[in-house]
Parts: sequence; structure tokens; C-alpha cells
Amino acid sequence: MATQKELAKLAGVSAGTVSNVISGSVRVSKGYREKVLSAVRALNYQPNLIARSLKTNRTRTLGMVVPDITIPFFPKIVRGAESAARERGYFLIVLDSEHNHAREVDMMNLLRSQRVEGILLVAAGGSKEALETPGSVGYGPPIVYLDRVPRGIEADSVSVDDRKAAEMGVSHLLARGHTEIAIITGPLTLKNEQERLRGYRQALQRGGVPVRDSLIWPGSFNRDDVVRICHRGLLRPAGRPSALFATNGVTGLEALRSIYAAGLETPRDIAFVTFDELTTDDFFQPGITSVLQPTFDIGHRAVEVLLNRIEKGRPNRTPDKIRLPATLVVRESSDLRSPKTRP
Amino acid sequence: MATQKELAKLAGVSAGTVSNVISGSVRVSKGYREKVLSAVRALNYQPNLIARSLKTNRTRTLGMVVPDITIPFFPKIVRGAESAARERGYFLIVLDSEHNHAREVDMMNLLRSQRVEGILLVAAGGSKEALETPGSVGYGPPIVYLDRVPRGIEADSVSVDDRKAAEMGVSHLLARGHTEIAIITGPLTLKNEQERLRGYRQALQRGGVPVRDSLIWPGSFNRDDVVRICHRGLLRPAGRPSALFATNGVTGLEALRSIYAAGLETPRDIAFVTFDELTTDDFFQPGITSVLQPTFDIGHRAVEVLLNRIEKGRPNRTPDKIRLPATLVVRESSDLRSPKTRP
DNA sequence: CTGAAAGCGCTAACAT
DNA sequence: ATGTTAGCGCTTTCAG
Repeated sequence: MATQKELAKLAGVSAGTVSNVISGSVRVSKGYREKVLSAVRALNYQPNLIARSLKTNRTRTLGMVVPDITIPFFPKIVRGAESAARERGYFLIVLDSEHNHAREVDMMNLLRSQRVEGILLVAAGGSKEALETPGSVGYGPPIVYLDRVPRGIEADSVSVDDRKAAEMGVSHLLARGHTEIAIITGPLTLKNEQERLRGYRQALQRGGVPVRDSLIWPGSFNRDDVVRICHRGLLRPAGRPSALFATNGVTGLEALRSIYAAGLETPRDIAFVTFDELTTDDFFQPGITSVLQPTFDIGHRAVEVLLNRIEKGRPNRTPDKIRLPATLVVRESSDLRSPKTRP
Repeated sequence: MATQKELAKLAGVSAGTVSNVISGSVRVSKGYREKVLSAVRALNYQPNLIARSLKTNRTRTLGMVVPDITIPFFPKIVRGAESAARERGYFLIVLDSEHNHAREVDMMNLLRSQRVEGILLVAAGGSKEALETPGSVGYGPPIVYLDRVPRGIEADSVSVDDRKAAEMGVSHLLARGHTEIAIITGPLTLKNEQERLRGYRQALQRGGVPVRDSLIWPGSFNRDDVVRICHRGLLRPAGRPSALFATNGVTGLEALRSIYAAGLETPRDIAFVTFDELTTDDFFQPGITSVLQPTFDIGHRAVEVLLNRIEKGRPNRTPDKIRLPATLVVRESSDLRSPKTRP
């Protein structure tokens, strides 16, 4: 691929002039500029960003690490982040940690080696310890945590108010007259899963309904686990709960699968509310009531926070901890009054 | 962030020795190596890949451009590609063209400017012309086309045998006794959509069933379009077809939505087969019969083709045109014999 | 086995 | 307004 030196030779000017034309930072006379530009076209010149970065010590690139790009929640966040990055003239490199903290550390180091100017991190989680040491924080470019906010460290973050969001979903079920509301969670090693569980407890307490341990089903992101747990819970001798609340989309989808597999229907046999869109969202018959997170905004805002930190360059400023509200979309699965029966 | 020069000073050796230790290309005595390595730890050194790339003219990075990362089909391909890249020690940068050819050209140029060593492209399509000029082919790093193979240009590609795959789906419906089989397609500007339509025709012809234009419904990726087209087709005066075949997941999902919205059930009122997993795949009640593409393999194989091209460096070799088979997963939606009715 | 030095392509003084 | 030049961090000869 052509270099500026070659352009200079072809255009009959110096390398510095070529650079001036291309970067646009210094005025160049019209005649020379034209010559350079036609050389650019002739040689199909593409600036070497690597060389430019080495010189300027800037890459205009942001990195992002997500636990699993095949979970629909994450591509939506990626979209928002990419959009915000592009608006401000930055590129975004997206990497997948595959729920693996060791790999996450590798990815972070890779991004640092690539000299990205900031990193958006949805922590892989797993163990507590893992969450708290996401690859030796404290050096390298700024990090904004999204979705999963680490406990303890003072860092920028953008997430949903999990407790309030869960409370909203559970309160909705209470308002519909349910008192036997079970909850199926994701892995409780994740702080936001814990918070959602707290929101559940809070809603019950405020509603004057006792919290019963037998209705709290700690789950995971694993398909079979969730199905097994739900199966046991739904068919337990004490009788099944009248409602089930799922704290994330992956778990919620499997929970719904279990309900169907047990030959039950929502809301006829059991009311159901879940966090997140079940990919086909309004598609289920009956429709599934969901607590929706503002996915695009999470990504978008996170980039704004990151770029403000980068460009304003105030390293010791107090962290931005942005909490976005979720919204409740009420559909039939939580509605006692119109039990539809459609295949 | 620390540089090799700083390491050298701390370790009391020359910069060249530090480089030798880090790259591992030249043997360094144990004593010096230890010193360097402890300096690495002390300064939390991260090699500057930018500088390395500038020198070596290698980035060990691959680029990938997809039309829409939020369509579940693509993250699955990305997974396969990332996995293969990692196996061979390459990084993968994923970009989203948002179905927009102009943006696709930008993304390609960006990747070239970043000096990626090869590009995996799922073309944005749209207009024919767009497909045929994916950003001035012929210079820059090698390109492997996935999923959507350009007409005319001789290039490496990895895709599914669309015609055969569609034929398989339609033949299945014929075998179930259907003769009034409608087809709803994606945008027919895409060659693979055309091929799938040809597969439909071929299956009918081989089955001795006349092809009727009124049963061919050219669609798009647009939600409302598809719903409108299906609505019209399903409620047409001539009576609705006995089966519907959808040529991709996005269109298929909307088609199914239309079926439900019209108060119909599969397979009771109409049999239904679609390309691609409907995100919740085996979840629908009744289950949806699907033509499944080997998504992970498509990405994985594409990286292999690309890296072979890069590393073997045979520029004028005849192109690899890999066609992977799809598989048919038969579920209830196409089964006349056991019309379940479950909500 | 180690050190010194050149140079990858580009930008940004500085000099003309 | 244009040309000249140093140097970003690294690898890689080439001497020693």
C-alpha cells in the first residue's frame, strides 16, 4: 500500500506537504493540494493509522469486552456504544470474554496493547474475586463498567437500577393479587442478580407479604440447571406458586420453557414476569410481561461517560455512576383477568 | 505506559536485549532474562503493538464486517470466526455496516487503514451494483465473503448451498402432501435469496407441482412489509395456501407473527417451515420446522480460508468457494399428522 | 550473547 | 507556503 513518501514523489512535493494536505492541519496552496489529492487517488492511498498512532499517541479507538456476544442483550448494547463512538469519531473494537475471567484479563491486556483510549467492560463475573480484579485496574486507559458494576472499586459505571427494576416487576404481580410469588435468578455471584433479588424482597415487604425461602430459587445461565430448578419448584408437593418472576432473559426463557414443559400455561396456571426481552418479545402467545432495560442507551451513555473522561482528562474526578431506569411492559402473562388460550 | 527503553534502564541492559527477551526470537542469558522479566513486572509493561506492527508490517489482526450484529444469525458466525482466529493467534475486529453499503465501504477502508491482514465480509447488499463493488476490491488485504457470495468476482467464499437447502425444506413439505406451498423471501436483491427461491422452484418442479406466481411473495427484512405481504397472502380470496416456506429467520419470524395475528395455527391451519433458528428455536408450541445453517462453522471455516491465503501467500491461486450443507430439523409446524394445540 | 543503530510511516516543530 | 528533520516504540541487522 502506498505511503506518503510515494505520494510526495508522484506529486513532486515534500513529504511534509503531503502530510499537511492529508491531516488538514496546515494550509496548503490549492495547486499543491490538488496534485497531492490526485496522487492519493492514483495510488489508492490509505493512511497508515498505525504509524499515525505511534506518532500522535492517539488511536481514536475504544475497546469493549462482553461476556457473550450471542446473548441478545449484548449486541443491543454494542449497537448503542458503536453509535455513540461513531458520532464522536471513535472506532470500537468488540471482544468476547466467553464468561471467562482469565480470558477477560487477556482481552483487556490486548486492548491495552492495542492502545485503545478507553474500555467498556461488562465484567465476566463468576467468582467475587474475579469481579474485583478485572485485570489489574489502576493503570492503563479509563474503564467504564456497564451492566455489572463492581463492588468496592470507585469507577465510572452505567447500569440499570436493578433493585428498583425488580421491585417494579414484583409489585406489579402483587397488584394483580398474587402473594405466592417465586423468583428464579441468575448466578448470585453477580451483584446485579443479588440486587434484583433484594428488589424482590423489598417489594414483598412493602406489600406486607412474607418472604419465604422456599420461593427463592437461585439459578444460573445454564439451560439444564434452570429447567431442573423450575421443574422441581413448579411440581413441589406444597403446590406451585401462583406467579414466577425471572431476573434475566436467559434464565427467564428457560423458566418459561419449563412452565410449558410442565404442561402449564401463563397466566392461566401461573403468572409470569421476566427481566429482558425474550428475543421474540411480543411474540409469545400469550405475550410475556417484561422488565425492559434501555439497552441502546446503556451502550450510548457509557461511551459518553468514557469519552468525557478521556477528552476532559480529569483523572481524579469523582466517578460517574449512572443508573438508568427500566420500564415495565405489561402483557398477558401476568394478567389474571384475560386468560387467553392460543397455541 | 512503560516502554522497552525504560525496561532497559531499570534492568541495566540495552534496549535490543529487552526486545530479544520479549519477542523470544533471540536467546538471552538466563541472568539478563530474569532481570528484564522482573522489570516487566515492576513496570507492568505491556508491549506496544502499534510500534511492533509498524516495524514488522504485521498486525495479526483480522477484520470482519456484518450487516447487523443484532440479528442472531451474525453473532453466531462471529463466534466461530473469533474462535478460529484465536486458535491461530489472530485478533478479530468486528464492525457493523448497518445494511448500508456506503458505511460498509467506510468500514472496509478503516480496516485497511488499521492494516488488518484479511477481511471477512458479509456484504451489506441492497443494490446489485453495491454488491459488486464492495469498496474497490483488488487492492489491500485478502477478502473472504461469507453467507452472501458476490456474483461475478472470483473470490474466496464460505456459504451455505442455498438452493439445495431451500429445496430440502420445500421437498419436505411436498413429502407431507402439500401442493399449495407459498414462499416468502427476503430482499431478492440478495443473491442467496434468489438462490433460495430457485431451490423452491426446483423442488416443485421435481415434485411435479406447478409453480404459481401468486404463491411467490417477495419480501424484505422489514417487519411491517413482511406482515403486510403475509396478511394479504394468507387472506386472499383464492384461499390460503396449505403451507408457507420462509427463506430467512428475520422474515420467517415476521411471517409466523402474521400467521398468529390472522388467528391461524401451525400446522393445523397452515404448515410452516423457515430458514434459520427463530431465536427461541425449539421453543414455539408447536415447534417450528427449520432449515439450519452451520453458523459457527461458517465463521470458523472462513477464517481458515483467509489465514491459509494470508500465510501461504499464494495471491493468484484459484479461489476457495466453500459451500456448507444446511440441515433440516423437523418439528411440529410442518407435521400434518399431529396437530397439537398448545398455547 | 549483547549493544549500537537504522528505519517502519507518520506528524509537528522548525527553518527557509 | 513549503521543505527538512527528529522521533514515536519497536525489531533487526550488524559489530563487537
